[in-house]
Amino acid sequence: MNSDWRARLRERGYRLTPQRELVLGAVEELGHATPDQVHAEIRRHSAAVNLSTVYRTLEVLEEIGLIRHTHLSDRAPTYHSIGGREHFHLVCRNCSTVTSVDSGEVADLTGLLGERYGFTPDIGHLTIFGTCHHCDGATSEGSVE
Amino acid sequence: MNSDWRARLRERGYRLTPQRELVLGAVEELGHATPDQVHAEIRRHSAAVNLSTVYRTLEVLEEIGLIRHTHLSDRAPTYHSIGGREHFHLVCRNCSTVTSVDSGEVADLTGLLGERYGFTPDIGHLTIFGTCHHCDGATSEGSVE
DNA sequence: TTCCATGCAAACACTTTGCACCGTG
DNA sequence: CACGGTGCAAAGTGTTTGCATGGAA
Repeated sequence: MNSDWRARLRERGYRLTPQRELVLGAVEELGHATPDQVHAEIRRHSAAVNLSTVYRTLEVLEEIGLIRHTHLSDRAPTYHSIGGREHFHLVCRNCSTVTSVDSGEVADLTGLLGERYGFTPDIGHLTIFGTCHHCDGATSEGSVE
Repeated sequence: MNSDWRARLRERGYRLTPQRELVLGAVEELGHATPDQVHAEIRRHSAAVNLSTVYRTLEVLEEIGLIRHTHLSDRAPTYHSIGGREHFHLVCRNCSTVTSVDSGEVADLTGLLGERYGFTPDIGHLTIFGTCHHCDGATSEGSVE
C-alpha cells in the first residue's frame, strides 16, 4: 500500500510526476492541511512546486481517491490522506481542536437519513462545529468561523 | 414576533436602520441566500444597499440571533432566518436539492457526541453532503463542490 | 450633538485559467 | 515524439477594511 498511489495514477491514465509524489507526501505528513500549507511544507525540504500545481494535484489525488478534503474553517479547505478508515471531524469553535471520529460511530445517523430521507451521507466530507467540554461555558478569544 | 427584530437590535445597542430592515426582509423572503443574492434581491425593489453593508449587516443579524449561516456549497455561505426551530441541511451533490431536517431528528447523535466525546455540536450550522435517492447511481452533470 | 452605520474604493485571501515550455510514457 | 503536466502571470471570486460622510438616538 506504500506505492499503491503509483498504480492508482497509472490506472486512470494520469502520469507519474515528482510533483505529485511531493504533494501526496506533504499531505500525509501534515495530517490536515490547506493547499497553502502543503505548498509551504514542500518548499521546506524540496525544490519548489508551483502553487497552482498544488491545487491541480490535490484535485487529481482526490479524484483517484487517495485523499479527501473537508472544511475545518470558513477559509481554505483542508486535505488529508485516507489512512485506512473513513472518518469525520469535530471542530471546537473556541479552541479549534479537531477530533476525528470513525464513521462507524454514526451508523445510526446514516441509517436514519437513509430510511427517513432516502439520503446517503458523505461522512468522509463531514465536519461538525460545536464546543468541546474544555471550552463549555468559557467562550473566549480566537474562534474559528 | 413580526417586529421583534427592532427590539433585538435596540437591546444590544445596535441602531435601527432601513438597510438592516431590508437585509433581514430579503433573507426571510429568499429562504437560503448568499450575501450576493441578498444584495441583488434588495436591489430588485428598493434603493440599493452597498454590498459591504450587506456583509456587515448579515454579521450583525447573526450576532443577535435573528439569522444563521451554513455552507451549502464550497463557494459563498448561505444565510437563512431562524423561523422557529433549529434545523440542519442535507445537500445532494448531484441535483443540489436542499432538505431541512429538524434537529430533534438527530437527538441520538447529539447525545452520543456529548457522552463519548464531550462535544456539543452546533446543529444549526450543520450541512451534510451526500446523494439523495433520486440521484443514487446516476451521477450526472452539474455537481456542487 | 454624538457616535454608530453607510458608501465607496482599494486591498485582501483564495482559486482558477491561458499559454508556452517541459518531460513522462 | 506526442500529449499530458508544469510554471508563470494575470484574471476571477468572494470578503474585508480605511476613511469621510450621513443619520439614528
